[in-house]
Amino acid sequence: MAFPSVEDQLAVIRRGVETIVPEEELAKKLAESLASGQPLRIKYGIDPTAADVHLGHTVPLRKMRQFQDLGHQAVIIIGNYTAMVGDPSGRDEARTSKLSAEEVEANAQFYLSQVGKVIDIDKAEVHRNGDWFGHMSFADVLGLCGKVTVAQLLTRDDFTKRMKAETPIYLHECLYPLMQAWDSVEIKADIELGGTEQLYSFMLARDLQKDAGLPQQIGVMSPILVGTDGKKRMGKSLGNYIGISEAPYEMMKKFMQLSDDCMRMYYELLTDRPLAEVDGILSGHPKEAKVTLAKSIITEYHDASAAQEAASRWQREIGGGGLPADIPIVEISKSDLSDEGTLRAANLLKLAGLCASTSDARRAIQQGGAKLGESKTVVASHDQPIEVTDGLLVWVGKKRFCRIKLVGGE
RNA sequence: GGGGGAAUACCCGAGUGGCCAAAGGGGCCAGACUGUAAAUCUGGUGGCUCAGCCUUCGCAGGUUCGAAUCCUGCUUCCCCCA
Repeated sequence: MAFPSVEDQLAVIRRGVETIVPEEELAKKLAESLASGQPLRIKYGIDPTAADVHLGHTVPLRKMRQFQDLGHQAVIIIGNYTAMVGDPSGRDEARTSKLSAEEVEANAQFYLSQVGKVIDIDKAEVHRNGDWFGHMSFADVLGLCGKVTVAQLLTRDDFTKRMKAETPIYLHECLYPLMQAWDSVEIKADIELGGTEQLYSFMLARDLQKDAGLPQQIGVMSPILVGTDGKKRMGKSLGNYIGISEAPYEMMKKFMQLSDDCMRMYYELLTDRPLAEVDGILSGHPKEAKVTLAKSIITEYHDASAAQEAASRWQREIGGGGLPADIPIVEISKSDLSDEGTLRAANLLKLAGLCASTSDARRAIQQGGAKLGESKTVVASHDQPIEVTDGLLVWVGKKRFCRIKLVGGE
């Protein structure tokens, strides 16, 4: 197939990319590929340690998609062997949980199905690094270990920090970057995609490739996507992520909580909108800009009508102060009520499951967070008797609410 | 193998005999403010029949009128030397 010109390709590749190392070699590689008609091999490795793919993962995946659209070959590495080690990048401590081979494979399958929402999986090569690591002898491993010095390994920031903090570093963790780098040798990567924290492994891959007499890969590194808290990197463990398999409305709610400052980054990294257009959107009302952002990303993982529906629902229920559409029904037995059909306010909140304990409920009430009915009448006192009727609406704060259903006889 | 140190609430972490349901920070929850965003400010953050009572500071015992704090044993973890 015909490739676009090197300049056009570079323009696409550079968007939303923080660092390309070595930058000057990229144009050269692209030119060679253009001349020979040989697509470049683009590597992206994922560890199937957890099942959910979130927007943070899609940043390099989208870049992968762009490479595919430019006519290059996507190569996905499923790190079923590296998963057993755990990536020490950006971690303060070793991963303790060990996954079984079955869990890893199940995760891998689910991963691939989600990855397929971003890249054209039918045109991608998929490898499991167990295919080669599983057949290595101890001598092979020793040979690999002989390529790197301990001092080099320890220059990694993650390890340095842990040394200082006097937290343990296990030997097998040191092998992680080595394994990742060896993957590049095995699949003859021309370009590797990942976050900026991958620099060390990417460079190590170049060393190993050179050693093996192969052309050296180029690292194309994306910035770290911040999570919905607007501060820390998006990650499952931090609970600040938006998963690409989440329901449209759930995504919508999370997007709308995003700090305004993050919008430009999200637009740049997670959408294909031209940056000039993005500037235009951002100069308008921030709320509108956020709705547009949310809709455009939700459309990608669901569809336009689902996105529109999520947006209008958000406006109706949250933006407009209307009643939520899916109020959970909580059953309360009539036998829990007093003879007058009442319940002390604190007990009602606890029985309805809105508060963890009556103490918790007391606090909520004391702070004016407990409300009743569609008019949201504030509950004044924790021992105030509440007449519990069928269909009574109970709120704690803005996010916890339910409708009571009375069940049972006397 | 030898020596040293640590274990406190969701997390980090102060607390060395009573004033400790336990400082401070983070997180989380609620209120105010807003665009029911973020930021900020205020309050809260073991349980209960709540001016009181009960249970909690790795686990099990012990000393004491009284223990997170002292003693004994156990478990787990870290560091250093070899």
